[in-house]
Amino acid sequence: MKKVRFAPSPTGSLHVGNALSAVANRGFGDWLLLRIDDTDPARNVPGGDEELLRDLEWLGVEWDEGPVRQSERGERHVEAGRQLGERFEGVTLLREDGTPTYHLASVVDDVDFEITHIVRGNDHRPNEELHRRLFEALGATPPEVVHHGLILGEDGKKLAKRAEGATVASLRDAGIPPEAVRRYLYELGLPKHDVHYDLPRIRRLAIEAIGALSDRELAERVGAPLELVPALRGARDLNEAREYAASILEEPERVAVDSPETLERFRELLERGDDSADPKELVRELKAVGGDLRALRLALTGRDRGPELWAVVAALPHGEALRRIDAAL
RNA sequence: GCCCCCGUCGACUAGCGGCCUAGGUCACGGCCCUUUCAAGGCCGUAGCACGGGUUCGAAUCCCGUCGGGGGCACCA
Repeated sequence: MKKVRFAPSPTGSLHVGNALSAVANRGFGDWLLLRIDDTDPARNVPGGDEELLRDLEWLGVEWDEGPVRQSERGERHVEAGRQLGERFEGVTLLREDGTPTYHLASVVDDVDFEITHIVRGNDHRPNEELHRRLFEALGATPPEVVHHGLILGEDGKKLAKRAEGATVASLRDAGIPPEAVRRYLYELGLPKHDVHYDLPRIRRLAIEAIGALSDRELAERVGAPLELVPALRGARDLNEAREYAASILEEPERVAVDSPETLERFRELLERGDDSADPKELVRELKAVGGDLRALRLALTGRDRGPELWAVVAALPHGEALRRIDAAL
């Protein structure tokens, strides 16, 4: 059985690079320990671990044990550190104040939790040798180590946390469905070399993820009634879908409309309620008589852009549509 | 400076000696659809870092060069 661990520092919302590690570990291991590496108080941000957990849950990454906080295992680390000698090969294992450093805490925990495989970013590669010797000094068999490439920004440097879409939270806030993020990270797999962050790719996957949602799921995520779904299709992310929903649900602001004939014609067709009640057919008829469809959209939604007009008409109850027409006239 | 990784279209990759005048996806460009922004459909531009080997044959194997990244902390 492959026992792996994902061990982020609680520095707030998960960086996509860390998320890559999380997904990679989940995909690689049979058993996953979630460990919070909080040995450096200076790095920890308040509430950082809760944010972390929330991000992992949102991504759908599940763990089998934990979260284990390293700060709670300090005594065990110190004990192991004494055993190894505080100047182990010239590397500091215990700080002057007696607290353990990352190297010590990480290896001791990996030993105690019987981790068999370590999957982590390239930035840890230089630690591999030291850690291997620490494992051996502790009388344990060093785990197999797999390093994966880092996610780079446009500048070719490690993606800054401030960069657009660099944190899981920012993607969630941008209305990207979790499936899209997970899929992107899954596609990257265990990159051998560093890779450029591809936000357009995530946006693409978001479109596909939304397309794959059933009507009911889409309505639920957007928080809109089921009848609105036809008008929601074509949105590129959940935020856009919410905006589409709002354009139909919200009372339009009072707008000046130039083409009363088109609105009146629309009202007639709607009231007649025969074949032309089919929204597509209705729009086609208005188009055939050279109607001002732009004015109609404006009257119905208060906006000059949005879902295709027939979808707006379909999503709007007739009574409400008539009311908005009257208000605009 | 030293150590470690890596190098196929703009991006992510397929390729693991002949099936490659290099395939896919995204991005980009064009057309269609849409009296809107999108979504969708069709078409297109574009790449094996360079130089030596090995071989009948190299994107694929070897060496060198160049390029990129990471590290050289009482940070993780």
